[in-house]
Amino acid sequence: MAMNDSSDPFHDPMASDGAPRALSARHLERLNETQRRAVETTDGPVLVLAGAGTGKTRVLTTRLGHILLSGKAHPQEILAVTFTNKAAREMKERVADLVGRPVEGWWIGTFHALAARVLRRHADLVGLKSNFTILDTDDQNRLIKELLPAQGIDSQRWPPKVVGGVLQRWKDRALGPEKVTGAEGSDIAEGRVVALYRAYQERLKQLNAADFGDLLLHCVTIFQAAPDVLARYQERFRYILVDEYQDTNVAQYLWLRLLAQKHKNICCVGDDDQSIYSWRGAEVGNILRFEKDFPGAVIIRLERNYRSTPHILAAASGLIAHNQGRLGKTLWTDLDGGEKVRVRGVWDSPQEARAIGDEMETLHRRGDPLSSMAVLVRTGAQTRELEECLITMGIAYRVVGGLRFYERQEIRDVVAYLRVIAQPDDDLAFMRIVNLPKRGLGEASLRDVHLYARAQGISLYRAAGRLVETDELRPAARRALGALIAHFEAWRGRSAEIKLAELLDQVLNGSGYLQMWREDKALDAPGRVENLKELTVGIEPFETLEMFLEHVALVMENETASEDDKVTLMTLHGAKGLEFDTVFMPGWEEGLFPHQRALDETGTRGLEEERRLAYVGLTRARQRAVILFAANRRIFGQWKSALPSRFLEELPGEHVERIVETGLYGNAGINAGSGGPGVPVAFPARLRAAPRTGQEASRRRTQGADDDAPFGVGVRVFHQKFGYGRVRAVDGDKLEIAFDKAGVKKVMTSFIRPADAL
DNA sequence: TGTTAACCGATTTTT
DNA sequence: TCGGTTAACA
Repeated sequence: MAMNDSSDPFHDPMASDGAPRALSARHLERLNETQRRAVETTDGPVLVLAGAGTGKTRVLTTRLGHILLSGKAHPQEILAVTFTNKAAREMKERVADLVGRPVEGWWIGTFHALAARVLRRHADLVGLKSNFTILDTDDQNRLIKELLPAQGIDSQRWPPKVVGGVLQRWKDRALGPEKVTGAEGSDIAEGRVVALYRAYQERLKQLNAADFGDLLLHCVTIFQAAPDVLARYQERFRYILVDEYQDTNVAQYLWLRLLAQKHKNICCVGDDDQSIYSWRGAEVGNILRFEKDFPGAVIIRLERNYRSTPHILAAASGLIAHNQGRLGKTLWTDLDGGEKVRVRGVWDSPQEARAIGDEMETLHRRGDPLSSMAVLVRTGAQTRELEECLITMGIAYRVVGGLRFYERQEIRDVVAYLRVIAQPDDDLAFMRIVNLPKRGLGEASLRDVHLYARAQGISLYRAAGRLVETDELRPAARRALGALIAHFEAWRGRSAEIKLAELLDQVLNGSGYLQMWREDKALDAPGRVENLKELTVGIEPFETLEMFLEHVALVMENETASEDDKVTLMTLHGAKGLEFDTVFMPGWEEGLFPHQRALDETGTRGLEEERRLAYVGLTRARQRAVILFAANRRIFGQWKSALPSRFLEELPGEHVERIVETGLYGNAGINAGSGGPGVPVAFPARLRAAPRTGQEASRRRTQGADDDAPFGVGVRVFHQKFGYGRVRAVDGDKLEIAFDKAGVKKVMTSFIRPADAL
């Protein structure tokens, strides 16, 4: 994953490889006719419209293998680009498998990783050194926060996050500060953002740093300003493959188009119906315009679906047909049978969670593994109620998404130490840890360092190094800062000789950082110590500090889920590219899905993107899709009533089974479906929920006699999610616990540990 | 300089 | 309702 070719960019290690051999017939036989055409149409521009579940990845990897093994190009002449590290890894593995040799050093990777690789080689052309630091969003916002006052921008009205977002969007569109027109920035912070953008880019240069957007933007700038450099890359990449083309932003599009200009053998795979990231700069227009951009392009539609039952496909197709301006394609399958898509209306959100839990339990008892089921929600907040329900029911689950490993505070802190070792001029990293753990370096001493650095035009680290030689600082501060600098010098001196894990160990212990967390009595401190230990394991495989830092910067992903049998809870966005036997989709209500903000902010465009999101959700299901909506839901602590989602009406009735709880609001707003016991009742203009009492806990499965209750009343216990608490009552394998923070809950014993066992 | 109290805002997320 | 962030305080 880290960049691992230090060789000359145009040296071709595979050139002396043996004679090309044809891709084995076996691989081609496994493709259907259309797929095979997508693989074998190697020359000229090709757009593969790959519907959900139509074997897109297989086509991509087989195509790459085919180009290679038919002798059309050497590995170093093929560029294969993905969006996520996960997709890149998958492609590398499958290609390696196909061609029977490792693919290290090949140009297969994410846009950002590959762009970084190019940029490191020509960094000087945009005023950077090749060892520049890659900043993430958090660094970016800290930097902007520092710069706001100088531009006279009120950080209350224009929070760094918001301003950072604006800058990022500009970069997505390949607009440097010089290209942003006055009109564009005029409505933000009284038109002062453009000046801030300029200052920000200037500061990045000083820091020898690039943010994510810069990786692409700088490349495009280089390609446009240095035709000779561009020409070499154009010459080199005879074949270009792009995954998830509908998600590309303008900068990525330009990057690709420039590179493809010479040979024009570019194959983009994507699905306009699965474009769900416009809010982060993706331009569906890129895929819609492909034929115009690349005259003579061949368009191949992969429509045969190998994933879902006919009812699911028909429901999804019927829904997405309500969108305008599609390239158009119709999924089909030759499987038969299967269940209709089920739509179920319930009174309130706890009942919705309960209905999901009940069905999971039924399926599980019938033999379906929990890992074959997923709940896909529109917003992250929806998982809370589900989690509470699943915990009381004793159904193991995992929430995908949320804070990632490298985003954790303690990991970022330690990485900051490593960054200062690798690049002493990294002021952001230096500031982060200069007084962490507390070394008595307060505002006053640091201001002195800042002033000195600015006066001398040097970095904070160097300024600190010089200042400790003088007596300008308070003796205590001087001593502390001197000790820190001495540590860094020692670590840096050793960093090339010792193993990375050992270096990390020395940093953790020598800095006092690990000790700080060990002594911390906070509830989560032990977990942080644990994470730091994990980091020492994670760092091991890397050869150099630089390679590790590149990995940290570009591979922000969560570790892959464990093998445990658990149901998956995630957002619809997070589910793209995945599949499950059974998919539950709660919260199909107006305002939540489609989300009100999407409607308010981007109107019809927003609505269509929400509809695509629904389409993505439905097409994740192999066997069974269950959609739910609740008449009442607690939003920000307040009970609110809602109408069923308009998407429900758009699902073709003959493929859907509707079950609406009696006495709800009848079938107002939704078609009377087949077989549902719903009774039409006038829908009250305003439904105030009277939250129901006590019914949820009453129905119990009777368990075999398990009398080894280690948790008596009054025992102090710990729960993974709810924290510490005290047992109030015992009921078989369920405990009623008064949690210190989370209140009184009923929880299965299996989720509980004695408090002192930690 | 560190801790608490009030305050605000609250889709979606990768790199 | 909750959590993150800032302002006020000891």
